[in-house]
Amino acid sequence: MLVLLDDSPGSGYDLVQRFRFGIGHFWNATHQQIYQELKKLHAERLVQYELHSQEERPDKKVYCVTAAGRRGLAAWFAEPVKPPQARDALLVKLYGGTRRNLPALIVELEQHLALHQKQLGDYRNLEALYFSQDDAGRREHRLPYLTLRRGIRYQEGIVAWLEETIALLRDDALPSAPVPSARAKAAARPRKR
Amino acid sequence: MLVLLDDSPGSGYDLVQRFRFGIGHFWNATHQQIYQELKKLHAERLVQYELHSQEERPDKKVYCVTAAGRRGLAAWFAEPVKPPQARDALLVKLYGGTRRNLPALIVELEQHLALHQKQLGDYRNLEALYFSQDDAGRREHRLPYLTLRRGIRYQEGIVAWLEETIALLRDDALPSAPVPSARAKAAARPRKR
DNA sequence: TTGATCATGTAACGTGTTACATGATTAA
DNA sequence: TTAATCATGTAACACGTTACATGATCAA
Repeated sequence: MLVLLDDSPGSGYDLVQRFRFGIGHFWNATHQQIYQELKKLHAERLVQYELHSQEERPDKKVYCVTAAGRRGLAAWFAEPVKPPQARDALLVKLYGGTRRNLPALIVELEQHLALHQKQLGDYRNLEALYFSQDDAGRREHRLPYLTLRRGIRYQEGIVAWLEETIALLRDDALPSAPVPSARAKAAARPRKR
Repeated sequence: MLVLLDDSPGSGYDLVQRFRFGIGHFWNATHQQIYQELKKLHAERLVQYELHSQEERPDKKVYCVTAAGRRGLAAWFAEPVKPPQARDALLVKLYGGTRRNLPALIVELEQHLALHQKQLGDYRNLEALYFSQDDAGRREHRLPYLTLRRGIRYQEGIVAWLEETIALLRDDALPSAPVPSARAKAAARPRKR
C-alpha cells in the first residue's frame, strides 16, 4: 500500500481499484483489509490524509505517504524479500485424485482453464495498451509493464499445462518424457551472470 | 493433510517431510502448524492415531484418516476450489522500482534467479526418477507427476522471465513487443472443449 | 563438541477472511 | 425496482508465523 500511495495519493476505495485492476496479478487485498491497514499506517504516522468533501458523493479521505513512510519504504526496498510459496488447492486435488472421480476433476480443470484463458486475454489487452504508447510513455511505465509480462507468462504457463493435463487425463494416457531437444537447446546457450 | 494421510498413514514428523520433499511446490506448512492441525483434526474425529514406541527413538503417533475423515475428504473433492492469488513481494519491488536503486534491484533479481534455477534442477531430477520407473509405476504415480510437471513449468516460466527482465534492466532497454508469429500460431490451433 | 536428524509440542502474535453494517447515486 | 458503483467502516474468527521448549542419537 505504501508503494501504491507513493506512486500517487488516493483514497481507500481508490486503492481497492488499483489492487483489482493494476497489480491484482501479484498482490491483492479486500476493502476491509485495506481500510484497517490504512488506519494502522495512519496510527504509525506512515501515511496522512486530507478530507475531500464532494457534492453528490460521500466524503473521501485522500491518503499520501509521510516522510516517515518514505523512510520506511526505502528501508523495505533495501531488505531482501522471499519468493512466495504457492498454495494451490487444485493441485492438491490432482495429487490426491487417484481412485477418485476423474471426470469431475477434468470438468474442474476445464473450468480453471477457461478462467485462466480469460485472464490471459485481459492481460494481453493491457499489454497492447502499453505498446500503444510513445517511447516516453513506454519508458515511464517500463517496470510496471515488466510485472504485467510476468502475469502473462504465468497465465500462459498455466493454460499450456492445463491443456496438456486435460488431454492426457481424457485419453487416459501415460505422460511422455520431456523433449530432450528443447532442453539441450536451453543448456547450449547458458546465460552470462 | 487429509489427502496426505489418506495416501498413507504417518506421523507429524512424517508429514513435515512430505510437505518438504513431496508437495512443497504447491503446498507447504511448518511443523508447528502441522502438529496443531493434527490436534484439531483429532478433536474433530477426522483422524486417529496409534502410539508406536520405538527403541532408541522418541515415541511416534502414527495418524490415519477415520471414516468421518474420508467422508470429509469426499465432500471437499466435490466442492470447487479457487485459484490461489499470488502475493509476490519481488514484483511489488519491481513495480515500485522506478526512480529507486536499480542496480540493487538487479542484484536481488539475480539472487532469485539462482534460487529458481536450483529449484528447477531439483524438480528435473525428480522427473527423471519418475521416468526411470516401469509402466505400472508410471501409471500409479501419474497424477502426482502431473503436479510436478506444473512445478517444472512454473519454475521454467520464472527463470525465463527473470533472465529476460535482468537483461533488459541491465541494458536499460525498452521492452519489445511480443512476437506475433508465436501468438498467431497459438491461436491457429484452438483447443476442442 | 558441533550440527544434523528424529520426534514432539505450546504460546503469543500478526495477518487475512467473512460477516455484518450504512447510505447515496445512476443505469437498465 | 434491481443491480452496480461510489464510499466507508467494525467485529469475530480463522489461519499462519515466530519464538520458545525439550531431548535423544549419530556422524564429522
